[in-house]
Amino acid sequence: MTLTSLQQEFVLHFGEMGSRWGINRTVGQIYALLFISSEPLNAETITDALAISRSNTSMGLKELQSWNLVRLKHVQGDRRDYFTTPDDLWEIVRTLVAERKKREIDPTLTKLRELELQGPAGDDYAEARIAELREMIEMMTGFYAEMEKLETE
Amino acid sequence: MTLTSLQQEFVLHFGEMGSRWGINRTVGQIYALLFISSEPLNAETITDALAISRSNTSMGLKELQSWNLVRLKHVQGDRRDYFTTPDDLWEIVRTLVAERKKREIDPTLTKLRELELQGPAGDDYAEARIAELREMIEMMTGFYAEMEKLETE
DNA sequence: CTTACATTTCAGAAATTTCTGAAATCACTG
DNA sequence: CAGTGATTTCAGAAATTTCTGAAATGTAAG
Repeated sequence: MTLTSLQQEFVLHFGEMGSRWGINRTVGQIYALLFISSEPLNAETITDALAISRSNTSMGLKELQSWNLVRLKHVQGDRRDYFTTPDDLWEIVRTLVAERKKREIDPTLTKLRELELQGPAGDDYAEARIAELREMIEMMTGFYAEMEKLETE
Repeated sequence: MTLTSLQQEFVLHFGEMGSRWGINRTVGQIYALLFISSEPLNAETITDALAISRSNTSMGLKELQSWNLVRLKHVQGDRRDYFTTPDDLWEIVRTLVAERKKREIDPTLTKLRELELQGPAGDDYAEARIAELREMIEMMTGFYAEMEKLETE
């Protein structure tokens, strides 16, 4: 598969942005390619469209699956796996927010609670700051949970 | 300066989370240290509390300043620079959101508009998807701008 | 069971990022 | 304006991450 220059530019941009988004270049490119492709693509096609190794494609797709950002499809009479992104942009945004929360916020919340449980450490300022931060995060994740609940209804 | 074990753990956690947040370990640690310190700290103090090189501290502080996450203070009769984080957590959150938007969203919005201006590329699906993505981002940044306006009032 | 793909794993190579120490620059003081 | 201390810069070293090719594993068909 050869990319049109529009696809090319779009894909390269997402590759470059990848590092700012906490994913690597290849993962960004694969996602971008799936996003602008009308049909599901298989690993072989992705590999040669992006000129990367087959194994790199495999790892990239696994990473995207762990983010719940791609869907697996099957084509009648073809045993290869095909991948797409959801059509609905809102769904994509919701997934992104949920995954980033899970990776960037939740571990810290857990750690803060853990630190508080360890009991007074004789550093009032640090303790107060940690409690305050924990409360802020709880408030925000609580708000997020409300939104999520409303959406499912 | 020697850290209490509470400070130690907090600082190390932020160092580890750093990579998920798009900053490096040292920057995460410096920020965490400033966050839980009741008084402003100078570069020398940070350097030996974290056991890193003086130049690394300097670069880390510069990075934090570029994120607007630290404030520079001066102590009467001491010509060294002292650093703190704002007391107000809401202010910190606002800064984080604003900076991430600037680094993660704005460049992509610019790129998408640029691609659309290049005119029809004979790939209707990709064009439609790009327009749709641009609209979604505009909608979200518009909403963000409204919030920001309300806050200043 | 065997053959023919398809996919994953993984050790090392390549690329990139982070960190350091030394030198340069800056800026205040006497 | 010389001297001292603070800070920044920067080239290379160290660490980490990403990527590849080869081998291993999985899986459907005959």
